[in-house]
Amino acid sequence: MATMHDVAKLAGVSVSTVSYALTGARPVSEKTRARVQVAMDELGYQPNAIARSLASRRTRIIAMLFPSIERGLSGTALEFVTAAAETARERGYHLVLWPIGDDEVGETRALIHQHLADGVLVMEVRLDDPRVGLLRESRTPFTLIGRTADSEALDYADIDFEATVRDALEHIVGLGHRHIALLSHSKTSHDAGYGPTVRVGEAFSRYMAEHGLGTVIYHCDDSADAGRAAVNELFDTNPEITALVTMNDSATLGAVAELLESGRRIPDDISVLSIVSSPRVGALSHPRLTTMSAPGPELGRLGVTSLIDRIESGDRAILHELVPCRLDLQATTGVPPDRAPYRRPRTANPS
Amino acid sequence: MATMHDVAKLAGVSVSTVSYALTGARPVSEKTRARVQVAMDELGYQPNAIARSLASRRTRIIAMLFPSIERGLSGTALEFVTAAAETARERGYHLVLWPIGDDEVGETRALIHQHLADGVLVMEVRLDDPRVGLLRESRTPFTLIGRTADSEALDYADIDFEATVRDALEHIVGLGHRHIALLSHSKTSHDAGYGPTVRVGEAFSRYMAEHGLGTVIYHCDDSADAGRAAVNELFDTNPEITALVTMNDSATLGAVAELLESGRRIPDDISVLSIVSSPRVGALSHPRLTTMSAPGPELGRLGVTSLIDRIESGDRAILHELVPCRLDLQATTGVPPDRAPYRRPRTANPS
DNA sequence: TTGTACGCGTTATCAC
DNA sequence: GTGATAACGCGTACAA
Repeated sequence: MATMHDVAKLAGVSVSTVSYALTGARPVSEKTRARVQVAMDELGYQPNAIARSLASRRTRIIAMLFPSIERGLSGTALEFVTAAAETARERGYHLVLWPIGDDEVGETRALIHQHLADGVLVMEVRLDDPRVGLLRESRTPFTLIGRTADSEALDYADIDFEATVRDALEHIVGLGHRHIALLSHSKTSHDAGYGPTVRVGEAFSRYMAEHGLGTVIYHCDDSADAGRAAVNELFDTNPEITALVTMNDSATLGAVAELLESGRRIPDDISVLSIVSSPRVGALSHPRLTTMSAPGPELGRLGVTSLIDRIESGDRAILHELVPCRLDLQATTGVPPDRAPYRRPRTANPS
Repeated sequence: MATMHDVAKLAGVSVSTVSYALTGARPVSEKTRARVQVAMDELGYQPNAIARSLASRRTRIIAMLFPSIERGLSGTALEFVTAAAETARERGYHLVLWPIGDDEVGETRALIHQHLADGVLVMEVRLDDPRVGLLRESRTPFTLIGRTADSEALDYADIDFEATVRDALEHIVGLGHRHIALLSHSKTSHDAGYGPTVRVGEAFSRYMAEHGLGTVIYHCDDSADAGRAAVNELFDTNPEITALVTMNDSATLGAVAELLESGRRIPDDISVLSIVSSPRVGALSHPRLTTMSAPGPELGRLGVTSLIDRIESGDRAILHELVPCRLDLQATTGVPPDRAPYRRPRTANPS
């Protein structure tokens, strides 16, 4: 529990010299710097983070603001968190978890006014998110993980849903599929303006419309059971469907299980492509899922890096980073039944 | 940015009165308390957490010390983290993530000496963990999530592996199985003294020996691929096995897929019981896995509660909390083939 | 019941 | 290149 005072006394210099030797905020002669170093080593001195924060008005703490939604943090959110914590540490910052409950506004305000954090990482962003206004007004540096509806002037790192859906559908349509359904997150999440649900839905509809194909979107809770129920209903009402694009890990695995159980073959009868997922999740299924993996670690690193840059020099360019999911081709996508790839639908029976 | 000074001036009292009105550390007349309250509301005053910490020598921060192991935090660790953060928040504390890399000792020491945290939650505890010694010497309050080999004098919350394995095997043996294999985590994790791997292995061996049954333990990396490879090798060398107790989510799902693919029926030919898992993971498989679910949220709450209790009154009793996994009966366990339950093995063919 | 004044361990602004 | 010393915003012993 040695303090700067002790170090200064032992080294025979003033406290300010010790401080400057430590931070390098002003030049110190090599001789005295060495003396200070020796004294610090001898006493096992470590600067007190709190005192430093009070005096410098910088805490080197980043708060991760996450709403405690029904399912907690998702699997990919975990990868995000560890990558973010790691990156923060590398730059000498700490990451504190700031769960917020029902009183989003009040708790966000508390975070801001307590001056505990130099910057904020906003998780689970919705299209119209009340936290954003508060943070702007308070002039607290922040980066969105996700995007609001209008985030032109805001720093964000998000998944490029547009590109992801395009890549997904190019793969599926390229195989010859024409009747494709989207199995998405819950209707509730869509109505709440949850970015991934809304954006993927829109991108899907747009792509299908542009290619003269019909749009079937099925919303489904995040559970294998819901996924099982979903496919039953889906193929009851839309028996012509030959491919499923899914964005819902739990439901996807349930759906695959149910399809197999009901006698359908994958991918011979039905193709399945799971987006915003990961090969690790895909490997849990049999046959192994073709997935497009969410860039959780990249987003974690990007978000923290940009946030710290902004904290340390407010004038940097705005971060608008969109990272697409990467395709990992596995066993659940193939050509549709009774039809060779690239042929037009509704054609006469091939001889 | 209002400070106590501003509040005091506006309320016409001294700063100390504001402070006491806030903390209740000494009685304040109802009249002045009301005046102070009005002033605080008017200014939107929030106490500065850092200044408060420096003066009180308490930060109300808990550090979660986790080694960045190969797989990052596991799925149940995520539930643990959110429950811990939530509980901390309810008690007015914050949870900061403290990932440590290769220099475990150095980074733990840094955490301690920086005085940023009032207490530490030690994650991924190994039987012989160097972090424990450091924390003891520094007299920093800490709670283990897991246990060292000798943790008599330490606070810990851990899974009751002994009871979990007993419950698991009573279920399996009760169904009539006699040839049971354990599919566990990697050999590496065992050799590193990773508690779950070691303790479950020991409990398994002991139970089997006590019941006159042979012990087969197979170590396996945490991936579906490794699980697939494992069952192939396992049933090659031990074709008599009729039940698998597993502790390795990814490998289990891979193993189930591979068993089905190789023509075996579950549970008709092989029973599978996945421990230290969860029904959510179990529901990802087809047929749905019988699981024993890890008490992640309970451990998170218990660990944080006990740690805060210790921080706030150092004299409380030592926490030795062992929580068993709960059995969730589903579709992957049943009686072994060619044999009714509870009959002795090696009997003549039933007519 | 309330006010004064010092201390917490740094950083940063003056001087020299 | 170095040293005093005033903030930083709050807690708390002591005094009234």
